[in-house]
Amino acid sequence: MEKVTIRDIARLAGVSKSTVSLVINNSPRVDPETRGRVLAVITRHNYVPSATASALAKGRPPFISMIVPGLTWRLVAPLNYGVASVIERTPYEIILYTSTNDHDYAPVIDRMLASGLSAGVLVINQDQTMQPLLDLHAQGVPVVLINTLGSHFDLPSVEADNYEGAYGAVRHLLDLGHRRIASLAGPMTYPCCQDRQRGYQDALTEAGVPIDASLTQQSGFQPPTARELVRELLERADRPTAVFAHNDVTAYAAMDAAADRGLRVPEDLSVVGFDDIPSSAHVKPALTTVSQPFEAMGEHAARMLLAAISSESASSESASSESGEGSAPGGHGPPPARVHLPTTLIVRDSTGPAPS
Amino acid sequence: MEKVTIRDIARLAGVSKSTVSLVINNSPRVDPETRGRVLAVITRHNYVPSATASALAKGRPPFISMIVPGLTWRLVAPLNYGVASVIERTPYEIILYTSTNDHDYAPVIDRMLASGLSAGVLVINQDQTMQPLLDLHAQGVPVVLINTLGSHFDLPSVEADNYEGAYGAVRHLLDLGHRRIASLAGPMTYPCCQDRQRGYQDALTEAGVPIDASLTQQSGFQPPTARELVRELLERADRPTAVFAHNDVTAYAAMDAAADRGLRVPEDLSVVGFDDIPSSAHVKPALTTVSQPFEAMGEHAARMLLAAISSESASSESASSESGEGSAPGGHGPPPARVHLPTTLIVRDSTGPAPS
DNA sequence: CTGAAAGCGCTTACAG
DNA sequence: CTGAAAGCGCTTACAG
Repeated sequence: MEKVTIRDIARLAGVSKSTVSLVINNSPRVDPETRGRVLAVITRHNYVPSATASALAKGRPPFISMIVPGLTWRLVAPLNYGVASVIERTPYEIILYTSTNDHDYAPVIDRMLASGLSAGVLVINQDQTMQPLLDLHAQGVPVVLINTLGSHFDLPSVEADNYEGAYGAVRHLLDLGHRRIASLAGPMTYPCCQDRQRGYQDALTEAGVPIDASLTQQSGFQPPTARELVRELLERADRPTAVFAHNDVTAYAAMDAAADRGLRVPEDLSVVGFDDIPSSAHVKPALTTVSQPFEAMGEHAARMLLAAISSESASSESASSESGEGSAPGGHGPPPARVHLPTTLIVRDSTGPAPS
Repeated sequence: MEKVTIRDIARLAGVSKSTVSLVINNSPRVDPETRGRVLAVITRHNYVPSATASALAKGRPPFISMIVPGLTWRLVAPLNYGVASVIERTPYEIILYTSTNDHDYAPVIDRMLASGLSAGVLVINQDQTMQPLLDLHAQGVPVVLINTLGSHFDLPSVEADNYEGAYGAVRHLLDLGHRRIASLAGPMTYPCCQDRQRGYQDALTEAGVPIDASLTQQSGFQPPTARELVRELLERADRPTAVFAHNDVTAYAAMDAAADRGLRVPEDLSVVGFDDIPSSAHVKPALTTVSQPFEAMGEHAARMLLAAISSESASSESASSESGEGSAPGGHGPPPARVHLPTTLIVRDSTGPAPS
């Protein structure tokens, strides 16, 4: 069971190593007959080129790195599914870098850079400092962000359509007859929250419902805070009949607050969340929420990265021959792509007709 | 910003590449003074050896592979945390192989083997066919299983102490005064379920409670089945006052069944689960359950794998010089290690004193 | 269209 | 203790 190398294949096929290499790399300048013969030998012997050797010779690593901060683990399952489904059809493998420090992944990036193994990197970003990523990009390593916070960065990114998601959620509440709808907002420093809030307001405005600013409360995404805020809201004479929470865990808190006040969900209060984390199907009552398209985001991000990698290597090759165009790192090309993927409203048991 | 190589370091330190290499690999036969000088140059220039080059030269890949079948994604967050925390102190990186086919990861293994990138592999196994893994092992690639089902395989594995976990859960119920305790069992073909069932029975027996076989029902881990079974159980005149479910999702079903019958949890019925998946903290009432030590399992598995890798390379080196001892693949050494890690009972709101 | 040769960046006997 | 040389398995100009 000796390891079969390119030399063996060359000998068995009666050609040179060069030719085998050309066949492997799909060079067009190989005689079809020769190619067929080589291919036959390759498959017969189950030959697979050594990834390390070819990486070394090519000077280009066969890996895509995925950086996963601890905080984002809840999302990584479907995300990774999407990423894996596109990467598995390429010669790349996925290296997983887990960042144990949630706020700063500079150490992880150093390690990654040092190993020189990454053709490109996918990062699930939350609230981290971005500088290390920008540095990475500046060094010519393509980066794409899976942007859970919707922040604006000078890097290509994929994110959910937060505005549309929120709009749809509130539209759903309006359709059920609700007019007094509270917004339990996340940190408004996060662009995703700004977008969700705009969706909330626009849905209301379009339905002719005047905006009552006192109905928007800042939970900071903290469940205890959220619970307290909703409790206060429910004490008012003109209490809301529905709440739109900027994420699922604060939606749970809203339901807890209703229980605290002896109110039933959805009979007395409807609640809708955002994210659709796994628990939301199990909570009682099951939560109506906006599902983020994580799997699709993973797929899309992977495809963008692959494209960036090939254009990167193309541009660096042509850099000398052509007049230095293209979006080379450091260059001031077009702004990086930001793709927004549609969300889905998952209607479960926490929303119902407005009480009369 | 040219890539600095071993040649640069050698020149700058005034030594040969060989010497630099020896320093990098911590060879004892380098003059301390020389070593210091080389190290200084290395750090000053931020030099990090190319992983691919050294892999090629050494003939040993710098990666640990982790195979994650889709089904097991729920566990992978804490598991990976554990794995990452030990791997990050080694020169290895983690390659993530996601198996899209839940029942057969042969294709993934083929790919992994083909790339020749894995020094060892960690697999989270569920209900898959094991043959590909045994083949892998036979080819000399160390494998360790993170054994979620407790199956007996001819491979080293790490698993939760299912027996003790179940015993403790039932003990908790007994301490609360319960005597009629049902077991909502998973598939008894799974060793983990057999162990959980034994834990259940032994706790009962030790407490002097006779075993009533009609109180054990087979849910097959299917929530709808579980719900129906518990519903029937609760209809009986001598209905149980508590149920021990072999996993969390069927525990949720048991709570649903109680609601179906107008029974309150925990006042009328106590429920305890097994696993402690994230939802269990959010369910109403929050579920008392046995927490599997996933993070510790990941750490332990990673350490076992590292040990296997080094003894593997050691034994293949000494194979000619020594008399061929050691647990070489295919050899009939001692049976593979199976480590059981302790679980923790998480007491939340779904269990309470037995009704009088 | 194909082959001989040099090279990718390291490691490892082998001399000294 | 250190260096020169060959080699790991591939790729890529360069000839032909």
